[in-house]
Amino acid sequence: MSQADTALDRILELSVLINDDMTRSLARDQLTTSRAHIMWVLVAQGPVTQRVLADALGVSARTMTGLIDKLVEAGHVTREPHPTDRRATLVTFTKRGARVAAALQRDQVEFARILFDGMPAKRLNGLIEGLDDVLARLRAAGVSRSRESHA
Amino acid sequence: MSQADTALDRILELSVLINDDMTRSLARDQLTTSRAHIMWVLVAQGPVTQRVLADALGVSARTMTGLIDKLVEAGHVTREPHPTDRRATLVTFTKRGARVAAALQRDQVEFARILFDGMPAKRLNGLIEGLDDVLARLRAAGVSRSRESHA
DNA sequence: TATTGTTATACTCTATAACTATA
DNA sequence: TATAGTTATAGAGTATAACAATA
Repeated sequence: MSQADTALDRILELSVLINDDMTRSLARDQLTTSRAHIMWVLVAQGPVTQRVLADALGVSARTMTGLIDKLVEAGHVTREPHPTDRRATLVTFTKRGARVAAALQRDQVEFARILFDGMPAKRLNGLIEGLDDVLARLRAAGVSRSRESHA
Repeated sequence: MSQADTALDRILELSVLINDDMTRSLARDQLTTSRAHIMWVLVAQGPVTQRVLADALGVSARTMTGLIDKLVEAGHVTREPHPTDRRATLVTFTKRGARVAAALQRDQVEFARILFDGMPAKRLNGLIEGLDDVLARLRAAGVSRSRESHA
C-alpha cells in the first residue's frame, strides 16, 4: 500500500469514527447531524427563514419542513412570523434550544481537546498543513461542497 | 480560534466533501455507501453469508436483507445456496458485480491520486502522522468503530 | 410571475418483533 | 434451543410535484 492509499484509508476511518461518535452524542438531545447543523446555523446567524436553512444545508424545502417539525417537537425551536414577509417563518431558538446549542459548542471544544490536547505543535501544524493541501486539491478537482461546514 | 479548533474544522469539512463525492460517484453504479461497503467485503472475503455481512457493517439482519435485495436487483450479486447450511445464503458476485467492484478499487486509487499526487513526501508523512495520532487518541478515549473500514 | 412553505407520495437506510426453516 | 433470513411495521433523511398564500 502506497503512502497515498494509507493516508486515504486513515481519513476514511477517522470520518466514520467521528461521525459515529457525533451521532451517539447528539442523540442525547434528540438531535441528528442534520438537526444539529440547523442549530449551528441559528447560532451563527440568529433567527432565519426555512428557505435560508434549506440553502445552508443543501436540502429541499420539503426536507427542511420535516427537520423543523422535529426540532419544534423536541422544544428546541419555534416558528415565528416574519415581520415583513407573511409567507415566511423565522426559525427561532427556544430558551432550551439556545441552552442545548451552547452545550453543543462546549462539546465541540471538548472534543477538539480530546483529539489534540498535548499534541506537539509541530505535529498539529503538520496535520493542518496536510489537510489544507488536500482540501485545496479537492476543490481544484471540482469537488465543491454542497453545504457549508458549521464549525 | 485555536489550532485544535482549526484542525477539527478541517477534518469535518473534509469528511463532508469526501462523503458527498463518493455518494455521487457510487450512484452511477446504483450503489450507496452501505451497498458499496458490502462490495468491499465481498472483494476481500469472497462469497459470504448475509450474517457475516451484517456483522461486518454493524447492521441488523433485516437491514442486510434489504441491502442485498437492492444489490440483486441491480445485478451486482446473487443469493446462492450455502453448501452445508440450508438456512444460509452465500452472497456472490455476478460477473457484472465483480467488474463494478474492480472499478471501485480503481476509482479509489484514482481518488487517492487526486488527493495526494505530487504532495511533498514530508507533508504527506506529516499528515499521516497527525491522523494516526488522532486515531490513537480517539481509541484511547473509548471511541471505537462499530464497523470496519474497508480500504 | 416568482417565492415560501405545506401536503402528498416515494425511496434509502435504519431498527425491533414475530415468524419460518433449519441447525 | 439457537441461528439464518424473511415479513411486518416504523422512523429518519432525502426527493419531486402539486398547491396555498403571499410577494
